[in-house]
Order: sequence, then structure tokens, then C-alpha cells
Amino acid sequence: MTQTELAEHLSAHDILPTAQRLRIAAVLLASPQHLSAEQILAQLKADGARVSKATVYNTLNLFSSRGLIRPLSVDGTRAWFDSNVEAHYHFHDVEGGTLTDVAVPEVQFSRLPEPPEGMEVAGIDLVIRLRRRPCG
Amino acid sequence: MTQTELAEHLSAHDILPTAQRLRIAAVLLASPQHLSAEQILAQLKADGARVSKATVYNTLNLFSSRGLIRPLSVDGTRAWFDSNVEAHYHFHDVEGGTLTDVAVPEVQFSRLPEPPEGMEVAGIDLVIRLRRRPCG
DNA sequence: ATGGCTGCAAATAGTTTGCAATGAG
DNA sequence: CTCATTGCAAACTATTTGCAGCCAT
Repeated sequence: MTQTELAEHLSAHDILPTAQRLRIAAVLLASPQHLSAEQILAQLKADGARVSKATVYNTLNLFSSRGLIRPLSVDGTRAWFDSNVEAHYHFHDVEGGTLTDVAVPEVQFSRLPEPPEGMEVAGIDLVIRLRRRPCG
Repeated sequence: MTQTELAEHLSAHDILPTAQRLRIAAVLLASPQHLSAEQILAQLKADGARVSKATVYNTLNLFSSRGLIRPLSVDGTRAWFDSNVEAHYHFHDVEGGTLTDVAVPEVQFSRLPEPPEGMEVAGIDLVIRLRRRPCG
């Protein structure tokens, strides 16, 4: 995505495209990714960008609330942000911590429970935990 | 579960049944529950037990590692512990934060992806997010 | 006595917030 | 000029750890 496209993307979601936000968007939206705030900050610093930790967090929260990215709860210890906002599921390598996308058609439910009275399904989070197969 | 049964349960999992551990086990294992460390501590204090925060955390980690309880990643902000270690899924009321069990037979997969080379499935975490149905 | 368990408090890790300085329009 | 955004540091929340004291063997 070009700088201009990124800027338009932000504007389209009512987000002022400032320098920092564009840098963060560039890292996250370059391709489908699962990144923690810390990783994004590290990446930005490595790229020589001048961005503070607070701005990274504020921006990530802003992006989530505007639907540009999606927060994930995979390991309790930190928040992950998924730049793929389309419906999809995840493989989670428990040992390495890596996340991989699983496309919707890869999973089919032949049965799902009825939500309780007065409630409706807002979304389905599916995480398939993986471990190395015992050698042999 | 009686005190004795609890003690035997702990011993069976190579856990010395100390006073504090029995109190914590009593709270958690009384019935299927989803509790945070903070909630457990509060409950214990309310019951007049003399247990420190550190011991609660240490004990919860010990119990998890020994398979008496299972840690859940539902909301990024804190860890939840599920005293039901049987395979099952969850409803998550996004607004209220409440967790409810979904029995395995309530969900059927007619299709699941092949794990990547050299990996095997260690478990499947399914969280069905619920919201209040718009009135009408 | 010995070794594991506990409590306290301090240390960590991740994230949020207050506020003055900055910067885009 | 004005007002949103940023950076820094301090505040906060959840959790872990170091260590001295305690308890049951």
C-alpha cells in the first residue's frame, strides 16, 4: 500500500493521518500480521521512526475501535493485534507462540449451540493450539 | 467434596495438601467455575481465610501445571481459571464479562484444517462472543 | 534439623493516563 | 491561532519473585 493509500484508508475511518499513525499503519497493514505493541514499537525504532510507546498504544486502541485492526486474546500475558479484520480463525503454536491464520472455509460447523435468551452471537473466536508432534 | 476428598485429590496430583491449598481448592473445585485470581482471593478473605496474594497465584499456577484447573484467555486483561478441565467451550458475554460453559456435543465440526507439517493439535479453544440482542 | 510452603514487600511486565510541548491546518 | 496529537514520566493493574520465618516431618 502506498503512503497515499494508507492515508486515505485512515481518513476513511475518521482517523487523522499523522506521521506516527502512518508509520504504525505501514507496519501493521503491510500484510496480514499478528503483532504485539512491543513488537510494533521495536519495528518502528528499528526503522528509525520517532514514536513513543504511549502513541503506539493509543494508536492501536484507536485503530481497533475504528475497525482497522482486531485485538486477539490468545495468551493471557499480552495483547495481540491482527491486521486481518475479515472473519477467520487461528493456529497457535503453543511452544513458539506463533499465530497463523486459518481461513473461514477451512472450518465448518455442523452444529452450534443456541445463544441464551435475549443474546445473539457477536463473533466466534477459534484457536487451534498446536504442539510439535513427538518425533517418530 | 469433603475436606478429605479434596486432600486426596491434591495428593493424587502430587500436591501437598496444605491448609491454604485446601481453601483455594475448596473455592475453585466446589463446582465448575470461572474465576480470576483476584476473585478467589476476595472470596477467601470473605470466608476469613488467611492467605496471601502470592500464595493464591503460586497455587493457581501449581494447580494448572498439574492439570487440576485450566487457564483461559478470554479477555486480554487478566487470567481466568476454569475448574472444569474436561474438554468444553465457552460463551462469553462481552458486555457483562460472564463466561458460560458449552458442552462438547453442542458443537460439531464437519471440517477442520490439517495442522502444519510436524505439528499436532493440542487442543481447541472456542469462544462464542455474545451481545445483548437489540431490543425488539 | 531439613526442606517445602507462606507472607510480605519489592520487582516486573504490560498498559493507561496526565500534562506540557509540539505541530498541522 | 487553535485544537488535536505526541512524548515523557508517572500511575496502575496483573503477576512474579526474593527472602526470612514458619511448619510439618
